[in-house]
Amino acid sequence: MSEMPERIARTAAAWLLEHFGIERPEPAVQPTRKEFEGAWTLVLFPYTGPSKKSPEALGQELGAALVESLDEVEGFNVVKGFLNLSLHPKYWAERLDQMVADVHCGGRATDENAAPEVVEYSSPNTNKPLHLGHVRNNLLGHSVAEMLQAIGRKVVRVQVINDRGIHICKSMVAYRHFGAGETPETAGLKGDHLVGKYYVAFDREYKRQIEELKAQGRDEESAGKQAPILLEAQEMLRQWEQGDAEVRALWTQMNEWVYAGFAQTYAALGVRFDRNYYESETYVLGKAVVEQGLSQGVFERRPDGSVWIDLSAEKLDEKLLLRKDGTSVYITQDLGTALSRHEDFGMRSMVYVVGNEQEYHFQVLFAILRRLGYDWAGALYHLSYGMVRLPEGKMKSREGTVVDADDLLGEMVDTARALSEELGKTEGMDEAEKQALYRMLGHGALKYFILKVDPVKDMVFNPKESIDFDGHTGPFIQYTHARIRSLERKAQSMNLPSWDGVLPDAASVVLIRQLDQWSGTLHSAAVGYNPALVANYVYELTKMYNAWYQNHSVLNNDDPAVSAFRLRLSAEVGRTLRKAMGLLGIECPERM
RNA sequence: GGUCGCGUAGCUCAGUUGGAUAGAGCAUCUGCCUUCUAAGCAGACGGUCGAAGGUUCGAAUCCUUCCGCGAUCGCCA
Repeated sequence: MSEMPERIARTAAAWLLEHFGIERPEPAVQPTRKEFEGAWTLVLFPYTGPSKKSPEALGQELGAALVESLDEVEGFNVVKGFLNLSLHPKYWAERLDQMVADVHCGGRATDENAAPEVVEYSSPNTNKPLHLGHVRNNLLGHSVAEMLQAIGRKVVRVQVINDRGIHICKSMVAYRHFGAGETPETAGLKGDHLVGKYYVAFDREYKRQIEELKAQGRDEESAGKQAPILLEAQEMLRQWEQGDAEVRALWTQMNEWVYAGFAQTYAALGVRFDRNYYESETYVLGKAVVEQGLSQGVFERRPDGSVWIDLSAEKLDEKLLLRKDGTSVYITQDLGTALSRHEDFGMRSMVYVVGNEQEYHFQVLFAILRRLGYDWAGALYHLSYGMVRLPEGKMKSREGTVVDADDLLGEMVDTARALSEELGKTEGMDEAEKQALYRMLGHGALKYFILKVDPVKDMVFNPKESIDFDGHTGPFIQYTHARIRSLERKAQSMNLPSWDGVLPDAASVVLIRQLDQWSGTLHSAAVGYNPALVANYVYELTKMYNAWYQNHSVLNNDDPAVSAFRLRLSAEVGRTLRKAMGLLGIECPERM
């Protein structure tokens, strides 16, 4: 990473102290805005009072002092209260050298011996296929894991599969009634879609029965509770818990189908997990925690036998941990899961990628772990993200407005294919290369569209027009990458000389400066769990490169050394695009 | 009602720890392919940064109040 801003700040601080006795605030050095000349800008306002100088006068003196004492600083200008410093082209040439030589491209090698960072994401239910909300979750989780890895962290990716409970029993009951032995093969459906079909079938039948009961004079509420198919599902859950062989066999079968379906969707999304946790196995884990909490006096057993914790000191109210019948609740399972993970991995921290509707839950979870005295509880983080909504509003499965993940990915590829063919971009490609390209572009467009938005914000997704392939999009960046790769291929047969001694012109310095920001951006994005920073950085870099490319011929120059230099700069931009997009889970094509 | 989050151009979004004239893309309109890929580039149009106060040399950014939207406040997960 560049240490120039720190050196400027230190030198300026020393000068301010020596000449005016000013100790604070520390000089703020920031990248110069592009409409002004210079690379780094020092803000003078805080010192005009104590120094009794005008901003202009102070800027002139400090600028001259910095030129004097820092070899890299070539010149300066003062605009209002801002001191803009320009650096020697030679400095930028050296920065480019350093970046090209950095095999980790702004990151660090993974420390395999370090305590890992656990990233939990996806965490689906097994009663229906993945939808657009899951897509945002998976993309965020995957990208966060990739970024952490890129800055040298060891990462463990996990998911909790919610494979038990009333929801899956609903699908099972409906399958028993209406399935007639159908399988994914006979139905020609992905397993998760087949199971989801019966979840919908359950709901349809359930509603029908409610209407029937109401016609017989029942009120809405009692009809809802007494519908035979619901009672059947509840009974099936009891049988499941008792280990009924037939129910367990059906459960196993249907879950297998779902996992096979999920595997396909995960593969399409390019996400993976090092370890799966199944709720059917972890839901008992919390019991030991309850005992521990009781013996520590952190939890309290009430006369009816239920166990509670009082978090009113944290303004989180009282929270139930064990029902009076001794069964555990969600938060208890999560406590148990967290503890067992700490035993499994000895992680330094853990990030849960879960929607913002569960913010309260995680506040409670973390508070309880702190109360129990786990020092690592402070290193747990809920990456809370906003909802993906449609132009009409929230997606509702009951109204059929849910955007299915598989359908969406498929449509993206279709759109990419149509557009590529229309533009005649695929001439000379064989079929396999075409398919790979359509996939890269379609998925890239979707992934970029989702990841460029700050995770905390809700986002609007319009299936008909949201995904563009022009402008601030994944394909725009992929296209620029392909152009650079094309230059590199062409240059191979040109036998270019060394770039040594060629100094970057002002326009090239702009590009090098942007490259110089990459390492810092990557680091902030990773520790801030925010892929949007990477997405927006890479867009800026791409725009700058395209502007440069437009009036800087890379390979057609009188001086072949200039060509060599520009090619090298282009290649480094290309490599950075590839790296950054990779962290977003997006591949860049060699040609398009 | 309590708590948390969000509110920036017609639409979708950026806006680093408070700094310069609030930026992109889409859409609309103008130009640019006989030199490396036009999924590109250059330009025009478009804003009382939800509102009002406050802090500050300086506020889209921090504080307060209000308005709007969302989430949450289950022995669901």
